[in-house]
Amino acid sequence: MRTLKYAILGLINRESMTGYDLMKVFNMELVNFWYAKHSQIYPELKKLTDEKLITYEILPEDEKLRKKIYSITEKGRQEFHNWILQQDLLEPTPKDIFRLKAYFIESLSNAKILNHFHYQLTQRQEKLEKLQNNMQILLDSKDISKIQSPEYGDYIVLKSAIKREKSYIEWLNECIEEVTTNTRIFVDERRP
Amino acid sequence: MRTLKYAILGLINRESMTGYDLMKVFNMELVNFWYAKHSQIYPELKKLTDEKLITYEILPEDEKLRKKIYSITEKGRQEFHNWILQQDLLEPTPKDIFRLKAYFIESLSNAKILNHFHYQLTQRQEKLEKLQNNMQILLDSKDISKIQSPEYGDYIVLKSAIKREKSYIEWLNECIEEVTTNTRIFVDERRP
DNA sequence: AAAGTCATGTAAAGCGTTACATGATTAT
DNA sequence: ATAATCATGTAACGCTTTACATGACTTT
Repeated sequence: MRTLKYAILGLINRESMTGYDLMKVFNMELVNFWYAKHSQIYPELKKLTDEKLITYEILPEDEKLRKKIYSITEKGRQEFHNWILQQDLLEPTPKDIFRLKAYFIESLSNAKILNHFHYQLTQRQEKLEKLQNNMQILLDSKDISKIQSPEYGDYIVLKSAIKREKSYIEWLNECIEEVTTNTRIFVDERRP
Repeated sequence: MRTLKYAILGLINRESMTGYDLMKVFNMELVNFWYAKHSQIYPELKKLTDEKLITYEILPEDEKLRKKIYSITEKGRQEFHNWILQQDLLEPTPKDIFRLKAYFIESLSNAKILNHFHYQLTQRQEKLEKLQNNMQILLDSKDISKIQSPEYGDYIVLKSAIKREKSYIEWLNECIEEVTTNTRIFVDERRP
């Protein structure tokens, strides 16, 4: 599939940048739907250069801090465009260890279950707050009214990440409520 | 992380089964949060047998159809239990090619954007219907009222998969509406 | 008879993470 | 001076997919 290839082409198409810049974008803005470590980015940049999809110039010249600024080529732009135009079938659903553990919930006591769900809930709520904070910053600093602008892309994917967390939190709360109720009934039943 | 290891241990802990059975569970019930191809399952079963976490007996004996029925060992049960008790930090968010393409939305015309979103929406709606159908079957055929039962695990993860699809669909609909509105305004603006 | 499912495996390649490795620049 | 950040790369390992491979049983 080579998705990393197209992710890099797309970012360099937006704006010429270094491998280090790419790394920051992957691990900040894009982290909610795509990411890569620098150890994957640098070899991919080399590969894309070999394939003549991108080129680079070293700046500042002669000096010691060798910084490679990558730009997209016409060939690269075309391949990126073909990729984004192509309509894909649904991907397999993402793997989720917490859900896997939830599937095996019968192996735990109600107290342990509640522990697990509360721990996950706290983490998810913290994440949601961060995302909502990012959204506030985006709305305050950028104009997202034009659909044909990079800012609109930033906006809609951030919106989807927020929805995703809210949905997860809703599920966790419902599970906690059900298990709590069951626990209470169970306790009541033991009373004569 | 060896999550496949624990997924297999968990399933064999529920009930002794063959590699083929595991494959079917992974690609049917568990497919919404964990899965594996048979080419990954068989080597893992071999590894788990070497580690003495599972054992197998061949049935029917002497006959040609060699069928290995795997059972969990006490050691396997312990390792599984340790795994499920352990509280994990949030995993990195799952990768999503459609969201990645959405991030690069500026590269497409409004008509193409709507095309993409509608195509995705149709697929997600079909998937949601399948999940809701599965839920109906589950509720009709099993008693999910006992938390300490495998059926309850089936139920809560199916519920989360349904929520996930609904949330995705909601997002797609909002995007479609925004882009449609924008398109209309754009068209209106071009009228004198 | 043919097609589909049951049943089990291996090999090669691709993707991704962790660890190893180096050195310059900037902020405290 | 020291720590943090900028900047670039490689090596080893682990996980996952695709393709190769075989054969029995069951349904049409």
